[in-house]
Amino acid sequence: MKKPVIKRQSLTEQIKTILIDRIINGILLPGDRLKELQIADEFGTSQAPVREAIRSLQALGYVEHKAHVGALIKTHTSKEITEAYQVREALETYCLTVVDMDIAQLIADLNVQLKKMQKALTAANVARFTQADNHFHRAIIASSSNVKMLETWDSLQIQLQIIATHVEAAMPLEELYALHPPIVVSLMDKMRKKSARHLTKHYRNTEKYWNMHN
Amino acid sequence: MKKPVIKRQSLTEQIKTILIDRIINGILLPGDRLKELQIADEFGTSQAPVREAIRSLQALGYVEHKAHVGALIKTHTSKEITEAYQVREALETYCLTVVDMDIAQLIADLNVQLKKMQKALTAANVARFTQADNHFHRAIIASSSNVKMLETWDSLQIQLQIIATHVEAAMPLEELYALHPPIVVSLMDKMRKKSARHLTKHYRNTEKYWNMHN
DNA sequence: ACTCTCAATATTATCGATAATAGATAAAAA
DNA sequence: TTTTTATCTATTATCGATAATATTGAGAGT
Repeated sequence: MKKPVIKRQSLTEQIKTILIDRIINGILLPGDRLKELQIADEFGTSQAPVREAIRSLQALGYVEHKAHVGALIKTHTSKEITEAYQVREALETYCLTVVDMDIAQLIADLNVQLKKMQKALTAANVARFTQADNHFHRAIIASSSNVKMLETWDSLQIQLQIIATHVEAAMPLEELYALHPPIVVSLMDKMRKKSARHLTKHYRNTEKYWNMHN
Repeated sequence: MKKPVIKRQSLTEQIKTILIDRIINGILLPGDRLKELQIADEFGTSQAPVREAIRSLQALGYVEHKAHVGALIKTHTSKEITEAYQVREALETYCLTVVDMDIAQLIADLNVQLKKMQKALTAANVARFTQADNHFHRAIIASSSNVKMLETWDSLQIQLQIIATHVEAAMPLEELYALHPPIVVSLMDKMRKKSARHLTKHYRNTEKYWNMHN
């Protein structure tokens, strides 16, 4: 017995997905305005679901909303990016040093991502590299099995993914890659504080490049 | 020349404020259902602004929303509370140890809150104590002048404020208070790592009480 | 008693239309 | 010219009504 699994998505959800996609892929650029009726017209719906989709984009941090004016695609200042990275660092460092977790599993996960990074490196595929890099860092958080922390980390990632590719493109991928293995190696040596120090080093390094190019 | 500053609030905003108030003050309890038309009727508005208000409560983490069913006041499990406290700890520890900040200013701010806690202690005023306690911890984050981090911290606080009073009521206030001064003292001695260790100790202690009563 | 189907009901999701508002433009005053 | 005030316009905010959906309960079959 098969289930159709035609998960009927609400119009709001569908519109939201499309809009996010457009933001991430740069079809909608920072500063662009989202006009409710215009979008509604494009999708052949009424204003209501569009409006709701936009408000949820706001909650996710993609747009800013001003009363009676509407929603503008958020412009991420250099400062905001730096700040978001700092929060990420705070969370990851904490997980590496404080939280009780399955280190063996984490090491395995991290090694998988290291391999993917290497492959992307050989192929000079920035997008794939960025993805593996993100998975690497996310795995550290995930290992804590703290759902709230993972949610928090993800919410930061939303804002970073739009610009991540640019930062990492600015930094030589080899150099960026080289910052990761020491984190894993220290973990394998059961030296979590040392691992955290390498992570911090990683962030200081990335920050340097980010500041250089902004 | 004075500006009137009659900030006209949208219906959505007004309704949102009232609902949040009801949630915090326990008029609306976990598991309660928010019926859009019923609330609209109560406030004499249409469904639209109520719906929007509820969706923003969802974004803030006050309610859970299920398609075609509606919004239920979120039930915070013991695990979720523990998790949120952990994230808070991660952020605060990071600020104390890593971030470049105005330590003198922070010390001053913390001392102000310590005083308030003492007063609340004498008056046996749990609510005031809790407030000062929150301000104490928030000041640590604020000192980083990282807006994003402060936003993140605040978003956690939203969920904790509903239950904070209960946790702290369970723990002898004197004991809870005693965990704070060492954090400040270490800072005054320019020993930030030690200060952070005291903070960690504080959280371990609170956690103990929290687990005991849940 | 137990499961299944199907209507009845309550409620959300969406619609099309109107009211309210901010920003732009034109007119008036200085 | 410059500043202020009034009008227009594009767009959001809100409305009242309808469509779509999940839940509930009654009855039918086992």
